[in-house]
Amino acid sequence: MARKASPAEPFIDEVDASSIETLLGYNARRAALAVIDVFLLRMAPYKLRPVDFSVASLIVHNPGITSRQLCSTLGILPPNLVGMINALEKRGLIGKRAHPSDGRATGLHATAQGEVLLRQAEGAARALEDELATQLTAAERKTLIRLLKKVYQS
Amino acid sequence: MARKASPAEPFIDEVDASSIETLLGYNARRAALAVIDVFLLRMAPYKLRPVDFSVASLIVHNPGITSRQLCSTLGILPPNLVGMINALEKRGLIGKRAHPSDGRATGLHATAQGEVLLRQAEGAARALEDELATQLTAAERKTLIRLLKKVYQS
DNA sequence: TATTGTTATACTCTATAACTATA
DNA sequence: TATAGTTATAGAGTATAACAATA
Repeated sequence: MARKASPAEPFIDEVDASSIETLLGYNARRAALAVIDVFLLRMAPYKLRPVDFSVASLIVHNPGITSRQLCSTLGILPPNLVGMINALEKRGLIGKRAHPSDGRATGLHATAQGEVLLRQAEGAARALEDELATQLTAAERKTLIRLLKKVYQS
Repeated sequence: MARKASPAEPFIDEVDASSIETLLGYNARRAALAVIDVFLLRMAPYKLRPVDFSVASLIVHNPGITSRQLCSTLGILPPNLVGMINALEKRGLIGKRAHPSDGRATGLHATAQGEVLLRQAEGAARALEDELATQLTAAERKTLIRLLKKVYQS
């Protein structure tokens, strides 16, 4: 049963979280973690973490993209990308080619196998987005993404 | 100058990130990181990380709250909270008292000093939220938080 | 038998410094 | 002199197992 807290008996039945639930950062982080939790489950069959999915997807849709471009697009630091790229290459999902005009850079390309896997993974990602429609209408989801973009694209 | 990519010369001028920018998880994570980056700066004078602010704020507004209640409210694991609580206690911001009805638990309370600091920190947090109004109208911010809540409260 | 709080520890993620090869 | 990619490494964040005290 619910009981009011009193100074004489400081005992919290129901936590009042209103002081942090009004903060945008708190809510954005909780929502991101909730969605990413489900994303992790759906991508497990393809052995892709969210960041692997992002990297591989950008390579598929931008053949010849460089590591530097991946880093600046995704907000990843170069040293932390090296291992991911090498792992994707070792799995036969992507390949490296000499950059046509910059000898320092490497162009990244998806293999046929990589394109097949990514097509499946992107299908699973779209299905996940549709699943969220049980909590969010299509219009609400669109609005949410638009507002989130306004926050971090400044 | 912009140049179209071609199979003969695979060279990406502008990265097409549409395949990931349509995903809710990606946008929520980027937005959360952007807001938290500013939050970190604004809270630096009070030596409070976002999680410290959340913990301290919950203690101020819920005198007598237990560690277990903090963990379940914030989604923190008990072993990872111990250090934060001890650090806040060592700084003289909070204190531990025996729980009135459960000998296993400890009631957490803000000290007078802790209440003063939190009042200042919460003021800075509100100011930060107002700052976001340059990118988001008050109505948009309200909508955004409402939709984010729908995503993670399920 | 279950729960609160704790310690120790491992694993992942993120960040910094320094190096090479090329521009 | 600056940039792309890399290595090594440090630090922060998050996770699991196991324990003592109490319910």
